[in-house]
Amino acid sequence: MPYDPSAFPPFAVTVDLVVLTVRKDALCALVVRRGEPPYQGMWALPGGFVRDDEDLEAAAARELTEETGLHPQVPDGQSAGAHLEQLATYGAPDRDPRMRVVSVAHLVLAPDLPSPIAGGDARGARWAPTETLLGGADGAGWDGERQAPLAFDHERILRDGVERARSKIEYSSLATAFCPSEFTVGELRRVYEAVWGVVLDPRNFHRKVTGTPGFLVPTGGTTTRQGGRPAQLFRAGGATLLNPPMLRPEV
Amino acid sequence: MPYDPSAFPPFAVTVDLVVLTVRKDALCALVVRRGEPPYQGMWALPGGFVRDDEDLEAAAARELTEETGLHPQVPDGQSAGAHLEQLATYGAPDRDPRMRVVSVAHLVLAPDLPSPIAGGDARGARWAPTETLLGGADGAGWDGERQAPLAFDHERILRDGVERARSKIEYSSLATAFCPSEFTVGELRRVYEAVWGVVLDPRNFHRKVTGTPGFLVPTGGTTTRQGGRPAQLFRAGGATLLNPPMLRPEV
DNA sequence: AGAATAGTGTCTTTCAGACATTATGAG
DNA sequence: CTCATAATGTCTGAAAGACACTATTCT
Repeated sequence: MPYDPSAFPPFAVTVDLVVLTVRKDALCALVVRRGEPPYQGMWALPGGFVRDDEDLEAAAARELTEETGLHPQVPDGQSAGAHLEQLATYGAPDRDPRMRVVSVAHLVLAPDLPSPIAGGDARGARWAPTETLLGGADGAGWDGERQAPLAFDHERILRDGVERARSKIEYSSLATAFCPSEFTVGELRRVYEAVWGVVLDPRNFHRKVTGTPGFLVPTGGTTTRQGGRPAQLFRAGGATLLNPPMLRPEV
Repeated sequence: MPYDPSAFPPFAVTVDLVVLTVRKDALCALVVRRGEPPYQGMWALPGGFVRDDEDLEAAAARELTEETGLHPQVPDGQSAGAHLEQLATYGAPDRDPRMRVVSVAHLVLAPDLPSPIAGGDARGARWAPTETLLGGADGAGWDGERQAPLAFDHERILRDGVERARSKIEYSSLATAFCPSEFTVGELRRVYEAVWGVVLDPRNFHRKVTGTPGFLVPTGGTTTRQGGRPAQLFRAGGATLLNPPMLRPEV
């Protein structure tokens, strides 16, 4: 099979974004309304073409900024940067009816943003609970209203992104990417509960996260924004891998 | 940013394969010698263009069969099929000097094949220990001979593939993909030792794998192909996820 | 007999799960 | 005072790490 670069089939390459956040104790994804055919008027994941001289990750970061005003995390531990990583690539021949398009999906984990979507294209973008976007096959019996399905194969991509997020927070400290720069143990626990859709024991959770070296760094401050006794504030520590991992309860 | 399919930059899309196996207690990767520029004469990962009407996974499976004669696993638990999964996508603008190429890398875990590479393009393909292909940055101080670097960004791809394999056998039963259809506990342990580059306690390992439901199914047969006391033969069970996981020793 | 590998058992430590109790601030 | 949440502590059981011992075959 000779390597003949002049005889390759031409592809379009796009990046699609699965942008996840936790709002009101629910895992939500960013979706935009399509203004043109195909799938006009339907909700879809944000995304766009990779430019001629642009790296894949750079294209994903550019789309993220255009849609949300967020910037990918810089490791200064301060800014409300979002976590960005490549998710997977989707290239079924018929996934776009117009032409052959290969989409490199990326996963973004972001803290809850101040209202609509600051800095984003106001043009019909919104946060929707993943439980609503994904049919019943997501988490057992879901009986809420089923939203119209997403455009293209975006439901499949979203499902893969949610699954990646769920498994990654088990063995990494990435759950902190859903929190503001300073947060309490209880807020972090509610992130785990929202992403996994379970209830965790607050005492065991506290012991686990405060006992894992490098996971959380106390800032010295306290807050009562959740009501009740003032809680210590923490920042994400330097550790990225959790060993031993946080265990997701069975069933 | 209007979605204008007529104004997209054209890309070539390829699949590259990280095909791993365990030979003589070493983790090895399949590499082929390049017959043309660029990087003529250097070793590279096998791969090729995705065809016009071909899914990404189908392209990877086709390349795998062309190069090795292997077929991706069918879940009949019998055939010596290989495990195939998507790894990641690489698309730096300058990764191929001729044109803009996006490569969707796939990871293949295969049992040790009967000599050279049956059914493959005989044209200069060989198994090379990953330790030799990857410089020192792989596993601490490696003092063996350093092989000439791989073409393109294939060293980076190979490194990512090896890392994926190392972490996946922790929490899945995928290590059995490196074994023939029937194998002993000791042979499976040597797979873990080769992939992780560590020494495991045979007694604790035996307790762990035989005590995990669905991991191994005894076939009733025994073998003495390793010398010593005859060992029971097993086949891979239905379980795919290991819970709790197999723990990789520190350091 | 000696070497090599397989298989079982025991002790200890670590850690998750279950649950009680006290602490602190808001209304 | 009551309520809500935070924080610490105790007991128990599951499982990993370390290591001793027996079993079976080959040379």
